[in-house]
Amino acid sequence: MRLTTKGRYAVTAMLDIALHRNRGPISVMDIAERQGISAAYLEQLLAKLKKGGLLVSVRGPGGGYQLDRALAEITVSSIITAVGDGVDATRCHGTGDCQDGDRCLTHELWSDLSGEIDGFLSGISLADLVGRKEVQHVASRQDQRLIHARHL
Amino acid sequence: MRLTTKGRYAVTAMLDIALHRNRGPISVMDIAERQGISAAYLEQLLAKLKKGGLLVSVRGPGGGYQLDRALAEITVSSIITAVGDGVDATRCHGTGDCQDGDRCLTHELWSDLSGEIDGFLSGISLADLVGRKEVQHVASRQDQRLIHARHL
DNA sequence: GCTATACCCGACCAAATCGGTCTACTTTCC
DNA sequence: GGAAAGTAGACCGATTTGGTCGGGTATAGC
Ligand code: FES
Ligand code: FES
Repeated sequence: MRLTTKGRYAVTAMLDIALHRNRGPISVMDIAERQGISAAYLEQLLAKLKKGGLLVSVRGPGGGYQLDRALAEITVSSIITAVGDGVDATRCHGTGDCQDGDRCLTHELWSDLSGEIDGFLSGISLADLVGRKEVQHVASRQDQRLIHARHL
Repeated sequence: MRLTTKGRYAVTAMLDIALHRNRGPISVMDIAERQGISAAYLEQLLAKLKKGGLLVSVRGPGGGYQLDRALAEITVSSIITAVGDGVDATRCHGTGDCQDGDRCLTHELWSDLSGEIDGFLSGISLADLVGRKEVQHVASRQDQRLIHARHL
């Protein structure tokens, strides 16, 4: 299993959109500035999330991205999967044949681990994250800083 | 967090040594053949495991590697850590400052995840793995195949 | 209908990492 | 002394990562 910045950025962006969902569509630039992510790079990730059915986009001025499901229905696991950072720790990708057709010594171990991780991440939805005090705190700090920066 | 073949190979090798621990020191070649891993590559991993205090080596003919602790004291987590595949899913590596000095939106999430994974892997020792029926089964198959191959 | 805003798309890229090889050396047993 | 092992390190090709660039296209608002 590998969890790279791709997955992290994707979750961060989704959470950002979730937190500002009452402001209408959120533009890539807004997210990029608030979260400190390259806008061009972020676009690619959002495209995948859209393809994965987690987001819808609105084009033209005032446009941006919006969630396509209820907060509680979007799990962290689904976000990471949609963006391509698989949650599979086995080498055989579940088929059980990484040692010329046969199961290797440690297959069971990695398979169990994958289940553990996926179970954990499936149990956390955007609704959960939005509700966390720490998250709300960080979010309001980010909002303030953005307003301040734009004032210059 | 990223779990690559480095960590997988390391655990596999340690388990192989554990399974054959009554035969005296195990040579790199033996492990490589049984597990289908490049011997030259495996050497690097065993060197790290030795540096990490999990193995001791015996030089000269008939030499090889042996475990330096009791089976129950060697956890999967410690093996993976020793070989360099960290189990840290955060971007800030625990310091909580990946957004120019401040904590990012998702720090808590990754931190929790890391804990979850580490907890799981810390709870599994070589003793546990050696005791699993599936593991013993695969091991005896590998032993048979090696004897057969060497007979040619 | 212009134009500014924004998403859309695909090519491209530098750096890092991965998995692995190769060579040369040392220690130890027989 | 020679063979069997571990030790050390440079080196390498392929892939992935994280990211840029440039040109699209849709659309709201004047
Ligand atoms: S990881 Fe599945 S068979 Fe080896
Ligand atoms: S991951 Fe720790 S602050 Fe962002």
